Amino acid sequence: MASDKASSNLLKARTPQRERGRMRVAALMAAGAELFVEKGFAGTTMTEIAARAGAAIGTLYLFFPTKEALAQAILKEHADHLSAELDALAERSVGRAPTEIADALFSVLGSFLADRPAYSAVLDLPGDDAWLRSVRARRREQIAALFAKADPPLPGEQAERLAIIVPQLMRIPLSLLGERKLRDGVLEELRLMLRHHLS
Amino acid sequence: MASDKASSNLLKARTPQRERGRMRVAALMAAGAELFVEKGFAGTTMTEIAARAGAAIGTLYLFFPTKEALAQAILKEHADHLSAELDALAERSVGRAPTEIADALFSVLGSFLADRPAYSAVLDLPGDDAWLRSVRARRREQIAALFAKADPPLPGEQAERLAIIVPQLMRIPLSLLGERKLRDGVLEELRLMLRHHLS
DNA sequence: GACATATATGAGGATAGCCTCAGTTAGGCT
DNA sequence: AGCCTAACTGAGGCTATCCTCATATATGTC
Repeated sequence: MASDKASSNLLKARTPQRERGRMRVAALMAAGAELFVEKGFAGTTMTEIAARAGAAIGTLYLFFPTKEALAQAILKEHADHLSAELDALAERSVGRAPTEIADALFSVLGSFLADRPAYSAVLDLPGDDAWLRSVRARRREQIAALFAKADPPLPGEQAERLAIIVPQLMRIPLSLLGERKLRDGVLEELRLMLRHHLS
Repeated sequence: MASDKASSNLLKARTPQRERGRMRVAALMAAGAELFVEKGFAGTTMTEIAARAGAAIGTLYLFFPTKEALAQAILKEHADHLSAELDALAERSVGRAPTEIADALFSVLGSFLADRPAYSAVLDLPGDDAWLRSVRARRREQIAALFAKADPPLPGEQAERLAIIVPQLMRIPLSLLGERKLRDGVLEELRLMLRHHLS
């Protein structure tokens, strides 16, 4: 084992070593996330991302070899965060009733999707990357497990269906950015729909 | 009124006059719709659209002055079609119960969205064109009116909320292209959810 | 046939965007 | 101070895409 530091250096991408680097990477990812939400992946230019982060274009490419790599890094961070929250929720909710779990899930997903709109923006990219599929699959499994371990447990097939449905439900109010009151009303209507359905 | 034919000729776009022209325009719009669904608006090139329609690039630009104009034409055709179907549904359903109306709406929207995936693909474009907003608003009003005229009528505010929710619900199963059985299950689950909610 | 108009073509101009690279600056370690 | 490496820079190469235009063919009318 001559070199013990090498590994994930495929010629160009660099992983931040010092504090300043880590801040820069964070700023670049934040700028990218904002712009992907505002103008879509294809509608956003790397130059614009660098500018919003207050960096030169070369710096952006120092840490992310590709526009796609940047999107992937953003999605990975958010997806890992959601996965952790779902794990925590799973612990909290063993043996709870399905309606209670549904409410808790509403709360977790609701604030997650509202705080991190880039998650949806990147997850919705056209094309079916293996990467995207695996992120979606993980989310599905975690949510399905939640319902399948409720008390009384939901049938496995229904749990799977709900694992697909609920995250999509939560995205509906997010499209109503300008109309706060209507957005809250829609969210409440959706919550009631699910409760009625699970009773 | 000297000229009774002029009007919408703004220097470049041409409206098909003969039968061959109409066929070409139809083929071009169909090709564009397919590709916008497969690869997104930004991911599709005008050259590719022309090629799939079996036309030269110049021919595409003969009828559509711009890529955006093509997308708008596609959306307009589909939106008009949906609007007509919703009008017909409105006539059929005066005085019906909300649950019945919901089922009928499921059926109309379900087959419309499945047959014309480009409608959603174009309607979801980022940016908020006045044009897109007006299409969305018209759909919302038509569906809200449906529920508001039910027997017993739903409160206006709830009708508006459902007008936003239901079309989004119907899009959920469409993302499950590969898994036919799951897709049907999800659709049925959604139908039941709405019925339970309206009972 | 002669004329007019709709339809068709595809090389190329103009522009924009991704990414490279040769070199510079900053920060820490001995 | 001297050195090493991370961090940084932005002009420009290369390619891809939108759209134009000068020209050619088909279709109809008299």
